[in-house]
Parts: sequence; structure tokens; C-alpha cells
Amino acid sequence: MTDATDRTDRSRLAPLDPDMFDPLCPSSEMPFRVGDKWTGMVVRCLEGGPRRFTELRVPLRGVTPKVLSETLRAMERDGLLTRTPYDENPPRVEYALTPLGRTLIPLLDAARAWSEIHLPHLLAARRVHERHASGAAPVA
Amino acid sequence: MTDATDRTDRSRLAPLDPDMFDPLCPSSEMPFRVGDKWTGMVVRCLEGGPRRFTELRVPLRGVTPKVLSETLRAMERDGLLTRTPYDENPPRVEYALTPLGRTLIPLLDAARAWSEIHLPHLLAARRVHERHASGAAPVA
DNA sequence: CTGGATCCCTTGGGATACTG
DNA sequence: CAGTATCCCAAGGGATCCAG
Repeated sequence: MTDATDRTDRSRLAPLDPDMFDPLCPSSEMPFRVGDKWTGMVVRCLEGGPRRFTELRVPLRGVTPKVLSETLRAMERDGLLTRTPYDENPPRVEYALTPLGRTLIPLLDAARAWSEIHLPHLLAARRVHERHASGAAPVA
Repeated sequence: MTDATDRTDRSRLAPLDPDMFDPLCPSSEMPFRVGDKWTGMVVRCLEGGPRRFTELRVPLRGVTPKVLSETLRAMERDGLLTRTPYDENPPRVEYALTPLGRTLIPLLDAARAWSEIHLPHLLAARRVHERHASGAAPVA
């Protein structure tokens, strides 16, 4: 338990896995994208409950504050999530999926399932063509 | 299976609807993308059977030969479709989905279903924010 | 008919630095 | 902590022209 029982009760939320979007993870090569590069990942980050700006930066490794900010604003604009600032010090802002945003989850699940089953084949086919392109002799 | 009297018997295939990706069609604003801008649409074009290069250009309005060619080569490289040139005159080439390529169809169906149900809400939310951004007074 | 070759422009998005 | 402000680059993709 990270904190007190006050606030929004996110205290029992498991911390986000820093590796959930690890570049080495096959699903990060998922050929399906929702809108832009980060939207799908943000949905994944928020499906367990509201998260704070900095909290999102952990699993979304490499995302710069600028880009994350842009992504979040676009998603808010599209009604996919809500932004809730608290008048405290230090400042605190929470992002949470709207019902509309939650409707994306099954799609992401489907995409993930597809990747787990078929992505290896796609990648294998790609490697074969790369081999040909590189002019290497067929493997004996 | 449609079989072939001559060639691949695409003769009984319904011609592709020129409007199937009309910019005005809601599904063309679909926020889900497969890989790049055109891949998903190409799959849709091919799900009914093999098609020729020029045939694909009809519904994919606005796509330049260069871009379509790049898309098709990338998809072939990834094992999503096959490219079959016929040694005739005038030249004829047919593109057809592979079994792997066909596995994308359910995903596209899911995305389309999502769009039909939820896209209007997303668009509505977007319009509200645009209105605010434009500084227009709230409509009475 | 089926593209390849060029040119070019927009845009996503990364790096870095700086505020309330 | 939660962003904003700049700068900048690579890449997607469109237009146009050309060739087998």
C-alpha cells in the first residue's frame, strides 16, 4: 500500500509494470494502432483505474512529456478520457477512461490476441524477405 | 469457390464499390489502423477475391501508384498477400490475401463494428471541443 | 497495364529546456 | 508534480513524370 486511504482510492491499484510496453515485448510490435502511436497504450495503462501524469510516463518508456501531453489532450477532446486536476500542492492531476474509452478495450484485446497467435508468422515472413534482399545465399 | 473457366474467374466478383472508402463514409474515419494508412483498406478490397493493381486504385481513391505499390510490397513482404504476375500483354498482376492476411478480417470487422456504434459519440465530443476552441459562444 | 523514379511537403514525434 | 515552449528530424505519403 503506497499511501493513505484518502483521495481516490487508487492506493490498492497495482503499480504499472514498467515492462508492459518493453520494446522487447512482441505486442509492442503489434501492427494495429489506435489513432496514433500512444493512444492504445494509454488505454491499457488506464484500464485498471485512474492514473497520474507521471505514473503514465513509467510504462510508456521513451514518451516525452510533450507527446504524452498531446496524446492525452487529444483523447480528452475525443471523449476517451477525463482529466481531473486537484487544487493541491504539489499539483495532482488524474486521468481516467470514460465509458467510451473503455469500449476500446475489447478491440485492444482482440489485437493482442491476434499478435500472440499470428505475429510470429508475420515476422518470420518478413525475415525471409530481408534475407533475400540482403542477397544472402539460401541457407543450406 | 468460384472456380475458373479462364484465368482466375474474377469475372463474377462484384466490382468494388467506388464509395467503400469514400471520405464521407464514417468508417473511413475509423481510428483503428493496421500498420499504415492503407493496409486495412487493401485487406477489405481483397477479402472477396484476387484483384488487380488498377482495380485496387478505384475504391482507394486518392492513393497514388507509388504509395499503393509500397503498401502492396510491404504486405507481400509480411506474408499478408501474394503477388502473381501473368506473362501476358498487356501485363496483368493479381494480388490475393494469404491465410495469414485473412486473419486480419475479423479485426477489421471488430473495428468497423466499433465505429458504427461509437464513432458518432467520439466525433460529437470532438466537435464540442472544437466549438470551445473556436471561442464561439455556447449555442442558445 | 503495372508500376519505378523523383521531388517535396506535412506531420508525428523525439530532445532539451523552462515555468506555475 | 504537471506540464509548456522550441527546435528538429525522419518518414509517410502525395504529385508528377517516365518506362517496360
